[in-house]
Amino acid sequence: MAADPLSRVFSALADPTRRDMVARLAIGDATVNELARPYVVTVQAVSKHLKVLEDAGLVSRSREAQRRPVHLEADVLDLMTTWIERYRRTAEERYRRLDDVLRSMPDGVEPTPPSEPPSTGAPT
Amino acid sequence: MAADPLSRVFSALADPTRRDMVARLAIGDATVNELARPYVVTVQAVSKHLKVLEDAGLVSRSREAQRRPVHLEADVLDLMTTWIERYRRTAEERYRRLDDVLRSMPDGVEPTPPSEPPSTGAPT
DNA sequence: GGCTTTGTCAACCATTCGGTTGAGGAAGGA
DNA sequence: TCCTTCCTCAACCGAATGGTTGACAAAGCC
Repeated sequence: MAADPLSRVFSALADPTRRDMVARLAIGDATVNELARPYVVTVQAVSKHLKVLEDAGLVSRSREAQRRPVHLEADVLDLMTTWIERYRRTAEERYRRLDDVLRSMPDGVEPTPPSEPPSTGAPT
Repeated sequence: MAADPLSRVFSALADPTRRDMVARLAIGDATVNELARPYVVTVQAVSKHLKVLEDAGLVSRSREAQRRPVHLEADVLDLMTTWIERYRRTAEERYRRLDDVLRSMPDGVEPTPPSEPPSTGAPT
């Protein structure tokens, strides 16, 4: 299993079956059998998927007689959105800055040389 | 490789090395060698990682003499945020609705039975 | 007590994944 | 022309993944 939480969440949601389950659980809690019903796979396979989701912190399971209701822990999704937004914003800022540079340039000057190593004094 | 685009993006970012590369590329374009430098792994391994990112649509590569500058395509990240936000919102609405139900309840009535199959007329 | 339902655990299997080494193509510089 | 640089492709390897079957624990029902 992946060491860091972020990798666990990303790879948990990299499987379409598991994303389906999250979608289903967003509507309400469900038992393993209920979650397994729409799929051709065995209940054991679904149980494994749930373990992956649980290890990622996306899901919690309580105890209720023989049943094990599964509950979605939607907060963990924020981990991902935070990561994503951070780098999307950085990239967007870069575009904006490049745009400014291009606009303020006289004419034939070479624009920001691509492929500069980070050590050379990159865009700050 | 995964069939659907969403799975490709999620699993591309499930690897910490690839997330590092995305973070690096958010600052600016880079060549394969530049991307490989901070890591202990071989250039070939980095090349493989880039192929994964490229297949996910997260990255594009142009040609410039022998060099292949890598460019981040940040738009694809929206695919994920859209998916995530959708189900986080659904889950939040459910909590809000359950909250309303509980608040408007006389007293000893049984609250929304957990583990109801979706066919039974779920919360819409 | 015995049977049924619900779910997990263990073992196995095929495939994928992340890494390696080695070979080689494509382009510029001597 | 030959050499060097940059990068990818192919083959291989060990570990992880997603699936199966089979056994079994735990709780309720007859």
